[in-house]
Amino acid sequence: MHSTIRDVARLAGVGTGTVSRVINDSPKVHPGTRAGVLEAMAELDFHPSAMARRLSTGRTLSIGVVVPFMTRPSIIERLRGIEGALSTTGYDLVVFNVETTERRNSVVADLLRGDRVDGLLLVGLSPTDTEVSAIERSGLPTVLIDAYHRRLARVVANDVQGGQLATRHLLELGHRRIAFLGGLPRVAFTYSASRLRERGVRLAMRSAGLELPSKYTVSGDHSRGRARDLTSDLLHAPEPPTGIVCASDTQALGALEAARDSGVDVPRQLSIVGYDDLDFATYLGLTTMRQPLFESGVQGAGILVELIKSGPAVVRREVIQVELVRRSTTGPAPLVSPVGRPASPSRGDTRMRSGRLDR
Amino acid sequence: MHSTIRDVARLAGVGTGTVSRVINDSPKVHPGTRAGVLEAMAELDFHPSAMARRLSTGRTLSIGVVVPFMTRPSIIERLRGIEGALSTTGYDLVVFNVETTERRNSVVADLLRGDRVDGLLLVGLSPTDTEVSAIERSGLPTVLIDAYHRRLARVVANDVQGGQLATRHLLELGHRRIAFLGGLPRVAFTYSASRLRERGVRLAMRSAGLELPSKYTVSGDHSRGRARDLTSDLLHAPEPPTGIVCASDTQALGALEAARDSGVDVPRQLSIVGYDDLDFATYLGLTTMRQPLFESGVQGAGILVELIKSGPAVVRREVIQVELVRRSTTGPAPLVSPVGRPASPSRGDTRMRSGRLDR
DNA sequence: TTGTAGGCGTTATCAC
DNA sequence: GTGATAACGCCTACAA
Repeated sequence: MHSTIRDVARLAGVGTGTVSRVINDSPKVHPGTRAGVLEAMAELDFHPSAMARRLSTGRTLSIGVVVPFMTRPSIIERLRGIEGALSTTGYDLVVFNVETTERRNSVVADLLRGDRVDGLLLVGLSPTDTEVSAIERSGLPTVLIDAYHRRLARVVANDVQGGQLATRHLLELGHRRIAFLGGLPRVAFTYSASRLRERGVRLAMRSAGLELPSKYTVSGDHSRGRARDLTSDLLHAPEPPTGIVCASDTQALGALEAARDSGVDVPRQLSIVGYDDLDFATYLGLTTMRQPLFESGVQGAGILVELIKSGPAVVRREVIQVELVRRSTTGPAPLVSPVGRPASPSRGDTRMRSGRLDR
Repeated sequence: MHSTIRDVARLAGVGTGTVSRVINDSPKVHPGTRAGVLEAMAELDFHPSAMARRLSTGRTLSIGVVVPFMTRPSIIERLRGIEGALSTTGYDLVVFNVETTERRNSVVADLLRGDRVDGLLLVGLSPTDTEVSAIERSGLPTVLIDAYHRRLARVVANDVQGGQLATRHLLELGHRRIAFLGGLPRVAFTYSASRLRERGVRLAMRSAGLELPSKYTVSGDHSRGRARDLTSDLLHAPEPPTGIVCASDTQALGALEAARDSGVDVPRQLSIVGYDDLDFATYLGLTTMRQPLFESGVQGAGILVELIKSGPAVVRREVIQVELVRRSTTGPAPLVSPVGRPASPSRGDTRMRSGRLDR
């Protein structure tokens, strides 16, 4: 059915070794014989068996990428970058979507066995020390994307800076009561970006001589619904914030909903900054932080291929810079509290009662 | 380093054949020896080599999925479904993102060689007759998801029904002048859903004793900008439609923009129905058609695994039903023409409450 | 430069 | 039931 290297050898009147050399274009083969072999290969429509090659070389020619929650568009964008970078290298991209802890563990353990993939890309998953030890022990080249561990090669965005830039933007608009709507607190093997962004917010506040009080620091999962509820709570508490920095666009979406539901005008009464600059951010006019997601995938894949090729080297660390995208959900700080009843006609009440600014 | 089946055999004092039988839990092996072998395997932390097994069995234990434009959220959702279904089967999921014609061709041709994957999943890619012939010749089990060819197993959404439901909804609201804003006309290996949806619209109109005139049938690429322009043209022509069925939510977004720019109130002067029920549809209050994207991936993968296991059978065809999600971009038909003058001077107003879009 | 033979780790086909 | 042994298709010394 399928022609093998032996068929080619016979037809070309050479040994199998020579055919193999031609396939892997070894320098040491006579141009004449090479031509003959190539002709025979064409004649037989020969294509080397990937499996056989994999077994005999010990290389799988594929790399595994483990992602949590393929629902998250930012992850997808990175995946695209990875795919793009890999497509030119001959490596197959094997995708594992892990949405539970058990599956994450079993998948990684399985992959570390080393027989299925030549390298590992962990996206948005920060491994624990123990897990990193297992990775190191296995010797499987591994690169973290959008995740952190000091002993592993990685490409991360400058999340602290992101938090800072977002906050500084609000500060420049005159906001003083700024809240941070973050993702879930750190768990093993999970997203840590939110924490860093929060730190950025805190730093920016501090260098403006302000604080980020704990009552303005709320967090929940990355869902829109949860974000809406949290924002709602914020807005209905005494002294509600006038600006919110969100850890993701999805959460910003929830925040926007909450504002709308509470009759709070954006951006006149409340400014909202998202994070990620997802597709829908443009539609919504969402001010947000953009990071080159696609690019991070490309770089991660590049580093991994390099690592596979040249063996362990110094731990490479690539930092991706982020930028603020100004749109229309942020504006000058209001003089009054953003808490509102649905479009009350008694508009004369725009005084300072709860509207006084901090300091 | 890695222990092999032979090491296990030696330690357990049996032959390699027996070990192999234990691995594949063949019925014909004495409970006693089996226990011994298992113990030896545990002792040596033995794990069978996937590569060797693949070479020997001729099965790659992985399936390839080819998707165009991994950017499109609907594709991603399907991919998730595929991954989920496959994760329980032991098949690896190898992803190929094709964004150009050449790459698409080379990837598919490569995969058809049959040595890299046991089955093929084509998402959103309708192959031509010639390509289907190549697929059949290769004997590689193949399933289409969200794509069509009569000779291949497939899972498709009921697009005709979708167009009908959307249109019937508008008809029930009293609309008579209904337009269809479709995607690009059919090209090889490309999305054909738009055409079917259009047919649904036409059918619904007809059974209401109406027509879908060609001046109400416009199409462009799936971009928002193009949709905006097309809608704008529609609205400024004589006898503009009072309802528009769009082939995608993205296009509905463009339509909404056009309406706003022309000072046409939605839904009072113009009703708009989207398609897909993407994430942002909820936020915008977009009435739209929803189809179980995730489920389509699950089913497609299921059919493929079945196909691989039991060999070619009757061409299976799974039709996924769609449903209308009523929100606030559709309402009773107006009594007057929806043409208006360009929006009022309050151009700086950037509130989100009315679902305004950014430009 | 080229051919030959052994090996990669399993599975499958035999006899026993 | 079980143990040799030959594939599976390629790569890679080693020898020529």
